[in-house]
Amino acid sequence: MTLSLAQTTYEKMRSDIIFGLLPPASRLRMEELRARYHVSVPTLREALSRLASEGLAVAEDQRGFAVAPISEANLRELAALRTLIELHALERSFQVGHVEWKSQVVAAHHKLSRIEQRMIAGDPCDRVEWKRYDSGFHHALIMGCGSGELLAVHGSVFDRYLRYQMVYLTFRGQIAADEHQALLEAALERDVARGKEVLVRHIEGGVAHALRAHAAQGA
Amino acid sequence: MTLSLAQTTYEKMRSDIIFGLLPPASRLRMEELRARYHVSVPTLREALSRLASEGLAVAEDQRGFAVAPISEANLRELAALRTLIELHALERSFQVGHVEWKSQVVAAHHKLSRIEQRMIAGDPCDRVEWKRYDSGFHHALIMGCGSGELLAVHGSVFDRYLRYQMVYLTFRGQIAADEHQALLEAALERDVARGKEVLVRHIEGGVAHALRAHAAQGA
DNA sequence: AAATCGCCAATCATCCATTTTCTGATGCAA
DNA sequence: TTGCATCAGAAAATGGATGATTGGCGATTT
Repeated sequence: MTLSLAQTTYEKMRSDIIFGLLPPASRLRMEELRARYHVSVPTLREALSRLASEGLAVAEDQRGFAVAPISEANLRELAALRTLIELHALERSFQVGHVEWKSQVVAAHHKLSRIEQRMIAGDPCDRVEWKRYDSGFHHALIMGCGSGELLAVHGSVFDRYLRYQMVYLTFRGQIAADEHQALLEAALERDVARGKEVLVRHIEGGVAHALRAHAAQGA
Repeated sequence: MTLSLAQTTYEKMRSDIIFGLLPPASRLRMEELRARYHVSVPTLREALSRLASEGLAVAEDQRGFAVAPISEANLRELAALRTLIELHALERSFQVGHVEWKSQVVAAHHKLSRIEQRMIAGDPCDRVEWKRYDSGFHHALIMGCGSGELLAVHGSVFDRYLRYQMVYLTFRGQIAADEHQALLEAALERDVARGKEVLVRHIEGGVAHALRAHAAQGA
């Protein structure tokens, strides 16, 4: 399994945008990117056009590419969309998820929980690692929904939402950990109403947290 | 405003896939595409990778690209996703859409209605034209929702759903026209419940129609 | 202040090297 | 003779380099 250079470059750039290494709205000059990722211009264009179609970059006509800008309005739109999609997928998943689905949820929560405890204790863990486990847990919760298309759309929206959490460096510590715990319990009991309620609170809390950080940085 | 060659090639290929000119699951060989679209290989790769990230093509590792295959399961997934997103957007749009939104809905319906009448009468109109007006009307209905992200996701799902309608050559004639008329009236009265009810029936009818055509062709 | 000139960067093509995959022919065995 | 496995050649995809063209942006001039 040899994965293509364009593919790996795309994944690296995507990660760099989500984690803020390539700051929002910054211009993406071909020469700089060539030096940074050690690939040719056509390969760069291939990766960039994929990012643009995903909404993580924008193509400015005849002027190259830039990282997608961020705004409060866009964060609210993404959060609303994530809520819509994730609630629906969660309901389906709780209803039809098989036994092995539950064990995957338990496993994903265990990994997430361990790194959360370390972060709450003040250990400056790898944020990329934490993101992977947070994503992994939310993904596991809805994985039983039975629709690949639903999961794909969710993934795209989720990662763009996640970028706001990362650029604002928001980690809500114990509160988020408690909500994750509550989601785990709701999943094990297949309690759709409770799961939905906690998830809505979880997302709303994340948005409020990010907006406070935004206001603080803006001031 | 000179739009880039990669952009126009992408749009043309996207259209060719949706309308079945590039049949589902067919291999996309670079040399053939070069001859067909008169562009270079890197430009092709750029367009293809965008289509792949959108789900209209698939990248087979080290083996080039192919048009995304079709399946009954995928059609059902797309229809369910379209229903989820479009119902939500329709509700928001009916609730918060401004006055100019209504006039756009009326205008879009008028154009759609005229071509539908011609097709019912037996006039073999341009299918591309008809698709544009059908898309335009459904898009106009939800345009007032106020979320660009929601509209973008809807567009992606809608067009992939539309491909099934096009490859199966399904035109439901008077029934679809009546449902479009009912949607128009619901919009003008901002009747969310009625609009949702008609939209669900509209999508379910389209899926059933496509599946019947699928079964007939399979036999 | 507005228009123009020149520089820089993006777009896109052609050519080429490398690597992987597909195809078909050959040889061995049943 | 037929079926299957293996291997060699062909074909196709990947990715880099170079160069021509074009559009955008800033500085200078009127």
